[in-house]
Amino acid sequence: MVQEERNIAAEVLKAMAHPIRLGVIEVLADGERTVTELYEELGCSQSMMSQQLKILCQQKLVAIRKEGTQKYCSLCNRDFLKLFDCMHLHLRTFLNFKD
Amino acid sequence: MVQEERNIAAEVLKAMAHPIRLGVIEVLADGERTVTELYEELGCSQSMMSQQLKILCQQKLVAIRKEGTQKYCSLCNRDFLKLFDCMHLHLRTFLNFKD
DNA sequence: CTCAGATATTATTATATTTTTATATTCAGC
DNA sequence: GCTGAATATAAAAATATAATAATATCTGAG
Repeated sequence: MVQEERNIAAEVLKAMAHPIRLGVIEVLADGERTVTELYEELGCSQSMMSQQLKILCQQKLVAIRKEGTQKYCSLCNRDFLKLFDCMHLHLRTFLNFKD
Repeated sequence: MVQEERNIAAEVLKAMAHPIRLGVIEVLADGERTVTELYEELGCSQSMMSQQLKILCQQKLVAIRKEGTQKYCSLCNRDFLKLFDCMHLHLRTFLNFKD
């Protein structure tokens, strides 16, 4: 990776590096969700969710399609779901997390 | 993942989400390096590198062993190297990055 | 003990992120 | 055109991160 790629990659990672945004990715792994469903499922405010979704969309981690008055969110790139496996391992092997 | 795990996972990701810290991980993928080697190879100041390494160590991404007056850095968890593959794909498929 | 090389810490300033609250926009249905 | 549900934006305050410069610590060699 060259310098410029690392800058962008850092931006993408930063977009994931937040509890709510990680939660969004995890929930969307299961399938499309409405904005309302997301903030209810993750227990945060509507405004909060809207702002976090914007960040995820900017990095093309989440895509949104409109349908009437609602918006449906889904993952752009399921490849990053591998990250949850690495993370699971990391939490248990390197940080002392029990099940 | 439960709430608390997401908080920790976000911390770990945040530790990776920085150009220099990503650079460190990438360089260390190739093998152990001295702190001096790292900051020369990545073109940043000694102080900068020391601070970034601290962050990587706190999240158990990098391990350090002492040998005389030098410190040798290496990766704790090579599993996260998969991330670079995902990222490579993401940069090219979703953000318009050419080779 | 002192020196020099290697690394760490501290302080500071600038900038960015997080979170909340309030307000605005959009759109389907009436 | 008005209403209400769904979503977005703006503003603000608190907190965190980034980057640099200056100084400190540690350790092996002599």
